[in-house]
Amino acid sequence: MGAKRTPRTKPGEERRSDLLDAAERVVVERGVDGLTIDDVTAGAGVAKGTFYLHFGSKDALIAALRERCVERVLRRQRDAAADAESGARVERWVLAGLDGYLDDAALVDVLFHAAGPGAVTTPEGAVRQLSRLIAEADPDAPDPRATAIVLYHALHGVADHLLGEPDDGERLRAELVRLCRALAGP
Amino acid sequence: MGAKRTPRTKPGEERRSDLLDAAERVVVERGVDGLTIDDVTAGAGVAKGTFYLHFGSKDALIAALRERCVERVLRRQRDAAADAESGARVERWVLAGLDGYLDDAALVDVLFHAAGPGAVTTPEGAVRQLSRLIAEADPDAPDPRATAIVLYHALHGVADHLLGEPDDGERLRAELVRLCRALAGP
Amino acid sequence: MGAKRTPRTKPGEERRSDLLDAAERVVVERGVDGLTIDDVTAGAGVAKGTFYLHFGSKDALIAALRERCVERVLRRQRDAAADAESGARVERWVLAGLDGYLDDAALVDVLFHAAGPGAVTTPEGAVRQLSRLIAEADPDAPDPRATAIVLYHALHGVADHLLGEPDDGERLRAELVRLCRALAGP
Amino acid sequence: MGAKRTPRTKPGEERRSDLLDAAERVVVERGVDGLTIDDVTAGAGVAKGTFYLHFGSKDALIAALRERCVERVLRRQRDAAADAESGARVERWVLAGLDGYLDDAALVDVLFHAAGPGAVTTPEGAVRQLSRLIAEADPDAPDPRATAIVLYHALHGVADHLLGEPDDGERLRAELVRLCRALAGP
DNA sequence: TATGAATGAGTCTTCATTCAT
DNA sequence: TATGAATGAAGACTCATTCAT
Repeated sequence: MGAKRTPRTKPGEERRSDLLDAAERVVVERGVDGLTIDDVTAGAGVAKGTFYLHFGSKDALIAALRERCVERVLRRQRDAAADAESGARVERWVLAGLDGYLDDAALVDVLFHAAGPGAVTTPEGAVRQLSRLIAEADPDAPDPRATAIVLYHALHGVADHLLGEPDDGERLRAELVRLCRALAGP
Repeated sequence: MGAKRTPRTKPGEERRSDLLDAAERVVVERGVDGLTIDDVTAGAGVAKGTFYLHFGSKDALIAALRERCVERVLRRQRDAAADAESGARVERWVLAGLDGYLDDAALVDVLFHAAGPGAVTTPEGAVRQLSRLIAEADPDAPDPRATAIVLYHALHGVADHLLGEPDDGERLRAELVRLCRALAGP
Repeated sequence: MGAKRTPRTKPGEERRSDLLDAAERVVVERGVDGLTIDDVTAGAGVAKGTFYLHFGSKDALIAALRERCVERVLRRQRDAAADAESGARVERWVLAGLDGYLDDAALVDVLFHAAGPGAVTTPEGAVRQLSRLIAEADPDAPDPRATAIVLYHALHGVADHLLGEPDDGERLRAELVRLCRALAGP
Repeated sequence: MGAKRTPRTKPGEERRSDLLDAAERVVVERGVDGLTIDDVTAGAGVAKGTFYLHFGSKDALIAALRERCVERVLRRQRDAAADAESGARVERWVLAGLDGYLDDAALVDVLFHAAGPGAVTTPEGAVRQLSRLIAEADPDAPDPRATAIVLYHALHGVADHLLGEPDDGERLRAELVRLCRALAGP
């Protein structure tokens, strides 16, 4: 009826990208559960129905968001490792991952872990217990608390992994033990 | 509008426990977001209103669930470490944690990580990249893939941790480097 | 989860009006507190969600109802006064208001006064007391009981008004005294 | 089990009074609709069940509250009129009522009028219209706005009254006309 | 492709009332 | 008389999804 803003057709890929960008903003602010299609379409400046032209459902949107996020970090890690000298590639890869994740920390947090507020804090009780054990095991340990935090998360990550791949149990248990001995050994 | 059946009064602590048990069952089956107060009260065999006699809200219930879960595993780890000989305490603690979490794997998964279905798998791409790097760095590495999985999760756990405690950045980066060198060193 | 019946789109203003009409009917029958969004939408022949497309909340609906009601009567009073000869305008305005309110008597009652059933009756005790005083003050008073009723309500209305506008206290007390003397004077 | 505070039996009349007092406090703070039996019993320091030993229902409580309130003011008006000299009794009664209501303004407001927030303000539009008419009708009118406010509320009060007693219609219309002429007459 | 009004099942939360003790 | 745990009906509000235009 009246003149609207350029409600013109856009190349599909761009629209999709606009929607993902908007979704990313929303998800960081309100969490995955707080995400509504209304927020997304408003943020992308399109009508609600348009969303369903590009994504089959809300779940599909979230999945796409995750995929894009992982890819972004992975590219960064690949580049960092490639640029490093051969002896330092592993740690470069790991640190690049850390940086990548921390750069969109909030996004990763919310996309891959958050199961509601307060779900991701490292439990102080566990860290305390473990630090003490490490200090006792190796009085010369450089930073028992830091080691404890790393170990704690390694342990949890492995547990998560084993949920999906129970067959890796043996190998990963062995690897964890190797890790303990390496970091907190005598 | 009043009571119909003979309402058998139970000690408050027991009712609360019944509700938590029921909630645990539901959460494992349908996830945190799929949790419904109706499901919980039905599972505990009480009326809906009774729930609000013991928990202020759905969120309070989830929080209580998390607390109870952490406590359970932590007790187990404490005992395992206490029973071990002094040289093996750290790895005993870690392995006990792994077992504890795997025993209520589904619960922990859903309570602390799940942000929807498919969110917790270790990304194959990342594992592949990292394994290769490790193998290249140390041709004698006993199990590059296992090491990669452990490292990957350690890295993520640390990233999560840093979200809440950014001040630990320096120490944890140093520790991660130490970890890389220990596990994948030359 | 989506729409079933052919959802016929209507101009927004008309939908809103339909909803107000339905709400008016419900409110007259069951009172403001008895008003249910379900009742309203059923009465307007729309789905529950449609209500929230036009009103932000139940309270917003009630407010809109009040506004529309006041406007309707006011228009009527304005017209009546305009049509009257100059000497009779005040009483025409007042009587038109009376008629207007009595025409949607139940609505006004429920919208502006009712605080539950039985709250609006003029207390017989008060009327009796005041009638007697009036009759004593002026044995020739034409209708002491009617005067009492009018005075009683004028007094209450002024009290209500002063709750919101305490500064008008002096003027309104003076006016009430003038009223007493005019109606029940010697 | 353990020693409680004197949970001893109290004379019924006193308990009832305690409950009414508590209810009055609550109702002033949260309105009639915001009143919950829990609030009342907590305020009176008794268990929830005790309430139903003294009042048959929430509605019965509200009714009792209204009754007590009216009686209190009425007693005050009776005394004021009795103390006044014969010529000033009517206005003394009216003014005593005004004072009485204003003293527990909030209570009366909430008990007899409030139908939600913003329901009791005198509509500025109406007052403005009426003031103008009065000023036009009688250029010497001492305070057209005050007269308008009084007239407006008298009119409404009469309308309310007629809802319950339609038979009084003739007499009250006549009385209102008399009132208009007396206050705003030429 | 794009729109956005309409849908309606789904959920949390409240609270008057009861009754075994 | 007094208690307070238990009940469960009721109701406001949300939001993913559809479809006529």
